[in-house]
Amino acid sequence: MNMPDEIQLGRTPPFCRLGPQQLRAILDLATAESLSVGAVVFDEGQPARRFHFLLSGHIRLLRMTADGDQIILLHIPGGQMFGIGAALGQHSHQTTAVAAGTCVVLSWPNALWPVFSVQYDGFAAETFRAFGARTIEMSNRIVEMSTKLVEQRIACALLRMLAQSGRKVPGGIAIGFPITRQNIADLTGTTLHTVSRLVSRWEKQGMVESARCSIVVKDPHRMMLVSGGEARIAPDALTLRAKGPPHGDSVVVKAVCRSQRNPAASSPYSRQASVTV
Amino acid sequence: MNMPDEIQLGRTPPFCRLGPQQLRAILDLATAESLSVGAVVFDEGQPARRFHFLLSGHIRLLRMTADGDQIILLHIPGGQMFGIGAALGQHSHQTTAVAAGTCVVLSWPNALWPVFSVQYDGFAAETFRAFGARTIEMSNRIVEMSTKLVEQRIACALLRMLAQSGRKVPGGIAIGFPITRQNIADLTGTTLHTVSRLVSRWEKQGMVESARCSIVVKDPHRMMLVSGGEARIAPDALTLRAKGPPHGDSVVVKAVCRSQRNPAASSPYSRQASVTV
DNA sequence: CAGCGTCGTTGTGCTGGCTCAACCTCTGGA
DNA sequence: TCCAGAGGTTGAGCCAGCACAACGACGCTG
Repeated sequence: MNMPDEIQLGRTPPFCRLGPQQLRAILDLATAESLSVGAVVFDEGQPARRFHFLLSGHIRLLRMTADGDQIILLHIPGGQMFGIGAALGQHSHQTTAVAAGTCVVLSWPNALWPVFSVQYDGFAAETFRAFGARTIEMSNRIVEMSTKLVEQRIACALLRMLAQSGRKVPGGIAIGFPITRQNIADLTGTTLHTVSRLVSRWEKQGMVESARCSIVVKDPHRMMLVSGGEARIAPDALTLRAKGPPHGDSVVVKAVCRSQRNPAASSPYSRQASVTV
Repeated sequence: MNMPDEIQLGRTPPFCRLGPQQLRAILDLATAESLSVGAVVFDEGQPARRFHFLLSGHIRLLRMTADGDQIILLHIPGGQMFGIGAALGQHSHQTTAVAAGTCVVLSWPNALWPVFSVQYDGFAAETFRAFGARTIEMSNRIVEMSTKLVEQRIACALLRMLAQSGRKVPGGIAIGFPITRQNIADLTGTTLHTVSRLVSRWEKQGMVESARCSIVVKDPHRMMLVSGGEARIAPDALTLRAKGPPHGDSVVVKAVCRSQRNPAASSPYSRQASVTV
């Protein structure tokens, strides 16, 4: 691997106010690691002796249950600190960190945290800012899981990943790292099967394009409507495809719009839409 | 209300390393407020101009959805900072803070945050430590909502409140602030009705004692078993009670032990237990 | 190119817990 | 003492999404 250089490091928020010499000093103290998909940076419960910085790629923070279920808590995009027990008075890591794609990770021993905080302008502030944003993301997750249907939660999860790590490709926006149906299930508290069914339906509707370990959202606006429960397409659409008229026909499906988990709160209404199946 | 004094403040983590003069200086800069149940400290979306400290009582941090559902994110016990957008680079509050009981809240303008951080030993560190603990709590919530049944989640929520704010009373441990069934539903992502049914069942089983806005856990150990899904009492117990033999009889009910949401993962087994209904 | 492991699709049946609905019980105010 | 409103209980029916199951497609490796 190429040794990470000052220029790359200096573009990221926690270090962007520093000069070349300061960056060089920070890099000289760092241990750099290049990771491929699935590599583990640290494990839940392990003593937290170092703090980490993701120079490039994506890291998944996850937790495992006794039953072997794994729950993805967050995706960390390149350019952020992670595994910073040092700053939060935690003696062991609370999550497992896994490379979601190819990654370059720097790390330093905990003892350097207070040193960096004092010496380097903006270092602590920017790190805490990112940390605060993650807290907001987690609270959004809790709200979604409490109030939204699986379909809406999956749409929310996709949109969030697009916003954080979207990559423009011809015809839409792709998620910037490999992600399986199972990953999405682990991220939304549902099952592989339900994710697969929904993504397939969305693909038939032309809203996404999916392949092995990849999803391209072709119509983010419509996805946003789905995520808010503003335009749930009734399952009829699928049924029609399976048992109804041959492909290429234009059929009328009912699109039921209602605020979910509490359909009575806002008066539900329906409208007609013409789609080609 | 009595003016909060240095002694009270000096017992709390963010301030416990400070001397009387420093405490006096901090108090002199503070605005103190005494709040009764339901009073709002700040609202979601409001610009965050001050940071807050809960001297006594309990604060609920919650978020509202467009449908009017409210989701309780956290309970803050006395002696902690809250609403600290200042430290996290947030310009507006992300949650609504409501008094869960009678509270005394101190607050200071944001401009004092960096001053306190620099001048007062342990202030920032202890605040971030508490903040880290809240992040862990939220991640636990996400794991629970992803993997556990409603019954287990409610048990987890009760145990968490006992651990944070439990008060010993004759015959058990009470939650240290008023809490309604609806509150518990808002905390676990379920409905008032389901909570009511479960708490009633637990009361009949002698595990809790409940009254209006109050729950006393008489058997925390059993509650812990329920929370982990280690000892779910089959609903038969209830059915037997309703339709079965008269009270006072001893019947055999089946206690099914299984890891929930994935009953096949660990081989389910059952055992016999004798209970009196 | 056969064998295998990972990833994905799709049909079927079942159920936990939600919605709807009705009623009960406190508590405080007039 | 009566009333109103908040909080709590309980029954009935229904359905979103889970478990189960079987199969298909892709990409490694020897």
